[in-house]
Formats: sequence, C-alpha cells, structure tokens
Amino acid sequence: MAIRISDIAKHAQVSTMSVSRYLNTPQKVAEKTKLKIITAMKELNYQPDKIAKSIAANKSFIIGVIIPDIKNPFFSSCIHTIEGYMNYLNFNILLCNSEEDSEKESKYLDLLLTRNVDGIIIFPISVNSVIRLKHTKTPFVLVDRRFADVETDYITVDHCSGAVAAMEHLIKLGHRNIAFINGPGALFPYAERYRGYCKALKHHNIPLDDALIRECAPMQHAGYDAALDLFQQGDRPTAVFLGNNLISVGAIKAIYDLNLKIPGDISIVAFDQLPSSDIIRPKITCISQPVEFIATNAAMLLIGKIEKTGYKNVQKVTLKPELIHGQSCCSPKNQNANANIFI
Amino acid sequence: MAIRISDIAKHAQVSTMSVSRYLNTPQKVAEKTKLKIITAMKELNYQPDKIAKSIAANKSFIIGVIIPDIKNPFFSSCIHTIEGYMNYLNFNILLCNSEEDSEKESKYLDLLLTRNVDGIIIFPISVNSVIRLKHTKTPFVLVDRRFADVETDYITVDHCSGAVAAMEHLIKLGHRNIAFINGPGALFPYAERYRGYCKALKHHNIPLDDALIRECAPMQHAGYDAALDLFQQGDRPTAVFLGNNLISVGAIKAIYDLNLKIPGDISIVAFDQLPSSDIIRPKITCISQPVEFIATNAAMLLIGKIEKTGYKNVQKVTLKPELIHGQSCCSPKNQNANANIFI
DNA sequence: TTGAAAGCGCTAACAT
DNA sequence: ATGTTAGCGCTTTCAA
Repeated sequence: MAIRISDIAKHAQVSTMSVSRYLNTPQKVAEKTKLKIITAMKELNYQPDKIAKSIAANKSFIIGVIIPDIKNPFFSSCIHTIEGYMNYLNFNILLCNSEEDSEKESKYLDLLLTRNVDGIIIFPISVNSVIRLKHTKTPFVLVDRRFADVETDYITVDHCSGAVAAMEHLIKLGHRNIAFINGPGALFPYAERYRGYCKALKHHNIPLDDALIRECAPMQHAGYDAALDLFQQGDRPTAVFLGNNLISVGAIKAIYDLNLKIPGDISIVAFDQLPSSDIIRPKITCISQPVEFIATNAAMLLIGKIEKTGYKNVQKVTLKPELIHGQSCCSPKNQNANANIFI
Repeated sequence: MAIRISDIAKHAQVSTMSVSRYLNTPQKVAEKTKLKIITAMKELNYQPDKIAKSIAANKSFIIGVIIPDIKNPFFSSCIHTIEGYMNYLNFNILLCNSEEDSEKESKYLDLLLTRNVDGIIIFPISVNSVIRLKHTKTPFVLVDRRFADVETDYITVDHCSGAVAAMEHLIKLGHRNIAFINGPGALFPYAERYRGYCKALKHHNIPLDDALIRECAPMQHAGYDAALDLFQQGDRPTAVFLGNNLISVGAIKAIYDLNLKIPGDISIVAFDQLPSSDIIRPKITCISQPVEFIATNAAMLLIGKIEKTGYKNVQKVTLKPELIHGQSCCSPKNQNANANIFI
C-alpha cells in the first residue's frame, strides 16, 4: 500500500489529525508542526487518497455529466466548456454517454448516485430519470431539455422559436412546400422544433402535410436515408428544414448524391451549426445555439447549488437561438431559373 | 445518510458479511439467506456505495482518460469508442482534457493517481508524465503517441509513413513546391509527420525549404492564420500538406478567403478526415487513421492489463494510416489551366 | 455457510 | 494548537 497520513504523522512525530488539518486547513496548524509535516511528506513522497477522503468527508469532487452523443460537436463543445470550468474549480468529470437511450441513461444515473457524485449535469432523455433525480439529494441541472410537468433547474434554448425563425425565413422567400427532417419526436428538442415547424406553417395558413415530414435518429446516416427517401418522391419540396447538425450533413450528402443543387433545386435551413461550417459551400443558413453560454451557465448553476452559494430558487433559463444567414436559400422562383442554368 | 448493508443485515436478521457476500459472491450464500437479503433490500431500497467499496476493495472501476482536445472529432471519436467498451464492462470514465498543455496533463495525472483509478488511457504530451506513470503501479496505455526512450505499452499510427504517403501523392502529380502547415513539432504525431515530410522530399531530391513550413497550434484559427501568412507570400507553393483536421479546416477557409481554388490554384492533402468530410467540396484527399481500431485496442489492452488477463509482455501496436483519394489534388500544370478557366 | 473483528485512509466532533 | 476517539460503508481475515 501507499503512504498514509498516519505514516506521515509517525515520521513527523505528530498526530494524524495534524496532518489531516495541514492538508485541509493549513492555517490552523502551527508553523513548526507544518514544517515537520512538509518534510515528512517530501521524504515519504506522500500522495493523498481522494477516495478515502470522499468517504470520510462525504464529498467526492466528482461531477457526473450525462450527454446524448459525444461525437456530436454540439455536445462535445458543451462538455469541453463544462470541463474547463470544473477543472478550474478542481472538480472532475465522470463522462456518461447516454446515446439518447433511456436505458443507458438510467443505468448511468444509478451509477452516479451510488458513486456519490457531488452533482449531475444531464441532457435528459426521459422524464423518469429526472423524477428519480428529484427524489435524491444530489444537486442537478438539466441542459438542452426540460419537462413541463417536473419542476427543476434547467437551461435550454427555445427550440420552438428557433424552428419558427427557420421556417419564417423560408416562407418569406416564397416557399410553401417545405419538408422537415427531424430527430426523434420523443425527445424534447425535436418535439419543440416540430412544434415550431407547425406553428410557422399555421401562422401562414400553409397546410401541414405529413408526407413532407420525416423523423429519424439524430445521426448522419439516418439523415441521409431520410433525405434520400424524401427527395425521390414525385413532387419534390422546394425547401427543407433539417432538425440537427448531423442530420443536416447526411441530408446534404443525399442531396448531392441525387445531383440536386443547393439552393438551385432545394433551399435548406439547418438547426445547429454544421461541423466545418466555415468551409462548406454553399454556406448553410442555420439556427445557431449559444453553446458556450449554455454550458458555462449549466456549470455555474450546478456549482452554485453544490456550494449552496447560488440562488435559492429554482432557476429556469431559456435562451433564444439565432438565425445565421448563409447561401443555402433562395426563392422557389429563382430556383427553377438557377436549376436551368446549371443543367 | 443512505441505507447501508448493516441496515439490510439487521432487517434481514443476518450478518453484514452475508449481505456483502451476497453482493459479491452470491453463489456462496445459501438460498434461504439470499431470499431474506433480497427482500430486505427491496423493502429498504438499498443502493450500494461504490466509494466505500472502492476504498475497502482497493478498486474503483474508474478509468482515467487523458485526451488533448475533446472538440477535435478524432479524439472525441476515440473517447466515444472507449466509453462504449468500458461501459460494457462497467468501468466508468473520468474525463481529462489536457488541451496539449503538459502542465494540465501533469495536474490531471496527480488527480487520477490520488483517486486510485484502475487504469489510465493517455494521449500523452510530455515524456515526464509517462515516466511518472511508469513509477506507479497503475496500469496504463499510451495512445496516438509514444516515446522511443521509455518502454511502455502503446498503440499508435505510423504518422511518418502517413506523411510520406501524402507527400508521395503530391510529388507523383508533379509538385515540387509543397508547403506544410504542421502542428507543434514538440508533440510526437507532428514530429513524426514532419519527419515523413522531410523523408519524402529527400527521397525525391527535393530540397527542404523552411520558408514553406509553418508550425501552429492544432486548431482551426491557427491553421487559418498560418495559411493566410503562407499563401500571401510572393512565390506561392503549388500544393500544401496539412498537419491535422482542424488545421485543415482553417487553412481551407484561408484559401477560400484568398480567392484561390482547390485544386485549381493549390492542391491539398490533409492528415485526418475532416469533420463533415462527406459534404465538403471538393472532397479533400486525406490520410485517414483507423480511429475505431485504435480506440478499441487501447481499451482492450488496458483492460487486459487491469484484469491481468492480457499478454504479459509490453504491447506495442503501430497501425498504418491510409490515403483516401479526393478531388483536392491535380498536377501543377493542370492547375494553371484550370485556374484560367475559372478566372 | 455464516459471523465477529479488524481495517481500508481519511475526517468530524470532541477533548485538552 | 494539538490529540483522541469514533466512524464513513464496505471487505478481508479468520474462526466457528
């Protein structure tokens, strides 16, 4: 076994408590004692055991972060920001990739709770997880998603108004035949984006046409398949709203594979910035979420709850996403013209 | 406090040891006792405390993973694969983002060691970290990087031969004026890629020209700045080899901003697949690393060492990366022709 | 098959 | 300012 504080204590001829005190509240230890301890530590090359400390102090300095897909740049950016913040405060991150799978989420939740993590940041999949969390004393914050019927702290984006903005943009250009490839409607963000899609259509008296809507896993290959299916229909829509970044990449690939032009044959607006967005031509018009802001706030909120220095009340933060103009949209009339030019 | 095994024991009228045994080696507990324990656990809703178990059993079921940049899709893919593998075996991942900063790496290493993690997967920055690790009893595996003078298990890609392949491709097309925007030469992968760059030039008797080489942080903005600087020189190279995926995105953006065409004005080969590579036009010719394979093997190797079921000997794995042909290269003669067409 | 006692490395609470 | 004692929740060891 490794060196323990009792070894240091013996070596320095003080009590273990003095050593422990030196480690935690050095100002409460006399200089003379301190010196003896420091020397002993150096001589024995002491390394504290955080696990033992966790159990004794009932604090682990570990934060659990449950995210749906670490390969998705939106989430990996979030975790990057959270990591930076937490590292600064000497908290560590236990990484939990739920893959949008509520069973895996549930399993990870068990795990985090039995590990006595100090807090949990969760991009939740199922309400049940959140309800379970509410029954524990572990502080937690929901990110990106929330549930109307459960009162919790959360920080999300207004996915619905983002979708409305996307649709308004297309409708103003003259599109009425607008397809939508969305992520799983069972998940909050996609349900909200769907709501926004419908809302915008309704506002402009455009009938909702189920044939124009596809729902698929929020992954590139799924977006590809959905787009392929959608655009091979006889009556091709003039525009499409894409439900997330990875779906967008897949759908755009499908559009290219079908030899269609953007925006020549089809206008697109994506939810989320695309990976490598700076070098994708045409530049894709998108709804951009304030990633840094979301993640930083989530981290701050959680720490506030852990340290009990934050607001006492439940904090609910909803941010507005932003439409970023690219060159992936034009009016349906120009489309035909353009298309002819390119043929 | 939560329910402990002693509570279960009392409730079930058995000893704590029986409960502990049931939890760990149920086959050593009589059916009758087992039943009593199960009932008590259900009634009291028992949740084991993994931390207490860690300290008593001296095993944490936590793996530390130290990676340089979680926002880089190469690394986030690695961690995704590692997570999947470890999750399956009920190991958890403590996420450490070193940001290619050896101090942060060192700090994280301290932390992992004091937390008694069961093993460490590290994409190392400094030799010192590795030497320190060797002095501990914690099993570890190096990934992506290795150090010639320290004997350890590792799994890497032959960055040098990858660079040679990239250069050979350009040279065969007729390029002799090939620039190189590399990551920090102090890091193993970039040092090796540089070695490959030089080796290929030498092999074809092309003199090494420092004016064609830039070294920058392995980030998009740095690649952008380097490329802007490089291509604004009077005597523009006909081709450029880009040291990693993020540098590539930055450099390509710079090329576009300078109104240059790929491959019309400049041919490029990138190390690593680019994010969204499927929809980037022209398709970028690149050196692709077998990410899944690297990460899976790293995880397997580590688990083998932890469980002591793996090979006793030090395992050294070096994989060959692969050239993937795109449309980002052409011969320098055609370049001028093409350039004219586009002008 | 079961249990009692001791201990993992540390800290909280209470002395002195 | 320092030390003593007890205990965090679990497992290991040894005995029954």
